[in-house]
Amino acid sequence: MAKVTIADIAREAQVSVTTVSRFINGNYGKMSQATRTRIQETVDRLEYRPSASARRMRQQSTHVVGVIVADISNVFSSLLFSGIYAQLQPAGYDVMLMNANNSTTQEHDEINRLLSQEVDGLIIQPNAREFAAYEPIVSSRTPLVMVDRECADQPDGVAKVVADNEESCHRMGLTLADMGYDNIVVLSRTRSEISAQAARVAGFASAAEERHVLMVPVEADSHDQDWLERRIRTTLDHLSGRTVLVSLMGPLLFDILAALKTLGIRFPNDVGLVSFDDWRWSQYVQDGIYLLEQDPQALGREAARNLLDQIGARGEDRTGDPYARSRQITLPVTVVEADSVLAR
Amino acid sequence: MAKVTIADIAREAQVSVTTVSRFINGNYGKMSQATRTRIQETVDRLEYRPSASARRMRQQSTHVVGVIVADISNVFSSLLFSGIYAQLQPAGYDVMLMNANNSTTQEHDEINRLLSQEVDGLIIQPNAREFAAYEPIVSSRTPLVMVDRECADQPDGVAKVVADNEESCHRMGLTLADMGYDNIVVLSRTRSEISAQAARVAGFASAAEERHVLMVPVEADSHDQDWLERRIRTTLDHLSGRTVLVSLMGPLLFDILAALKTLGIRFPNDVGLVSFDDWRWSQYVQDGIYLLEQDPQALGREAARNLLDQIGARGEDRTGDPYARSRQITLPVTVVEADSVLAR
DNA sequence: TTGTAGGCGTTATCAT
DNA sequence: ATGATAACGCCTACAA
Repeated sequence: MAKVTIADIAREAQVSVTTVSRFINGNYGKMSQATRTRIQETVDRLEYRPSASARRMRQQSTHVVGVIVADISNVFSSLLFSGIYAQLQPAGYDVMLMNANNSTTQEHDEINRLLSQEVDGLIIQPNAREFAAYEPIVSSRTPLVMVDRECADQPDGVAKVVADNEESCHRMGLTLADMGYDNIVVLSRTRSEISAQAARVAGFASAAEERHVLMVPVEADSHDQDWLERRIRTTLDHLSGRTVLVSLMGPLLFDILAALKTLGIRFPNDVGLVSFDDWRWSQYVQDGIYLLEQDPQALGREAARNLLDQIGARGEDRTGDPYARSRQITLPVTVVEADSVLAR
Repeated sequence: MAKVTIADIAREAQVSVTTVSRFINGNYGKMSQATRTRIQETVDRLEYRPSASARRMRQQSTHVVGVIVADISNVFSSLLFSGIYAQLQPAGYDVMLMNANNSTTQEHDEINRLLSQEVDGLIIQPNAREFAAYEPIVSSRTPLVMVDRECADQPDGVAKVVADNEESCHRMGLTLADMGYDNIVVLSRTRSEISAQAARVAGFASAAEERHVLMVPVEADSHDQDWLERRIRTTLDHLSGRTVLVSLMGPLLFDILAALKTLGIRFPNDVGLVSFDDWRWSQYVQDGIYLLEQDPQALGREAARNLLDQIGARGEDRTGDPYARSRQITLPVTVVEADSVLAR
């Protein structure tokens, strides 16, 4: 039993392929009720399913969107995808998901694969610092949305959906200084070239500057747990006054908690603790952890809407340059208070 | 600048499309070094990228695999995908990911979409209780692997990769009884028709039977937090002796923790607490939580390997019935001890 | 209301 | 070592 084609249906139902094609596409306008039911019956009987591959040949659109996330095993990325999918699926778009795994070379390969698939659009949580890595996408005129992270040299015409990282961290820095913390130790883990963490560090830096407190950046990169413990221990030993630790990404908080446990350092008494988080587990750690919270699903939804606008799937004129409909959006970061920091 | 095709390259490089095609497919065997470099140069210059859609027309294989997870915003599903992707990507397969969102009707729709895409294979974390929902896949001879959950009436010929749910829960039940717990309250949250939780309940039930202790199943379904609190309060009020609460899925543990907090019930003193978990956050809640731990990534990897074997992508003879190469695999559940339960 | 035929970009077969 | 050409399954003018 070879694949059932439109021709098989036509033959069995005693009509032409054109009529069947019309039927498949819901073009019932010019078609007698008799033939319509006859075709329906045949389609059901032979379990006919139109070939998406063949369709794509004839149409300009594949109705497939490509998504590249930085690290799918990070909850942030999976919630991001969840938001994207919730928008695209109802709109009739299938999604190819790729995991760059924090690697720019893998990301590069995946962009090529997706362009080869002739996807109708691309949503990327970028890894590369230079926008050059994404030029091939633009030069193929494929609708594109960058989400969560930003290249410094990204052209204005390219869509972008990010959280309000710098501003929120600036405010948080002021708050911590006002609570009487003398030192703000900012821990990040940047395995890829770019990340939202850079903007966050900048926010804390300017706040520290403004309030004349000390900001100490610590890049954990891919160092191991031992390294982190030693680093925290040493840093705290050399600082005088009250210190607060800030984790710039959810997963890193795990490692910091483990380190504090091993070192026998308690919060909020020995040290304050604040973290970015994309989930709700940290509220159960002691009396909860003071959080900077993003909404990854909202980021995903906005990114997908943005993309659909470019594709022109929402009824607007789909002529002209898709990039003309690109938008740059910033979503808020909210603060969740908890007792892991202490005002003096 | 319309899409650049193989014909454009042929014209520019002064060769036939056949030669270009050979080049694209790395068929350099019969080709002068001169033409080879000439084509290479032209391809680079015009930024030619072969059309995956057109390829599929000519070949039987799309090199695309479909994956349907139950709920992508659940960490389990995203780690599952991560394991699947890590196997599939290096093997040259692109992945379409769909989120059934715990809905059988949505799952049904997604199966159709994926079959329309003519995917080379399908990995499903099933929602439907009856295998009938997946018959269309089998009848189209599409390689298939069911993962994490199982339909009771699944044919032997269909591949399956699951965790050792019943047996591990049976052993856990015995352990808890031996620790002196008189009542085992088993909380589940089954929003879809099927889930791995059923097997877990069965395991606890047989253990309770064997040790003559009481097993009380509580299905939280989609009830809200208030309901859960009342239910826990009432249940505990009516039980005499020592009681342990068991959460059959990671996310439910959140809600249980919140309920206990509100009710002012402490563990391990007032009640014991045990949970299934797919992540590592719970170790930071008090002194950690006694866990039954699966390895979702391993489940994903095994499922993907299983699928690749069926597709015949790993060099075996790819003739005959793909289903003949289906395997049914059970992976272990490990126990992580912690002080959220107390031996009498 | 229904049918015919050409073409979408590739690859496979069969020449040269 | 290289070419010409016929499919693959569908859609869409253009006819009838």
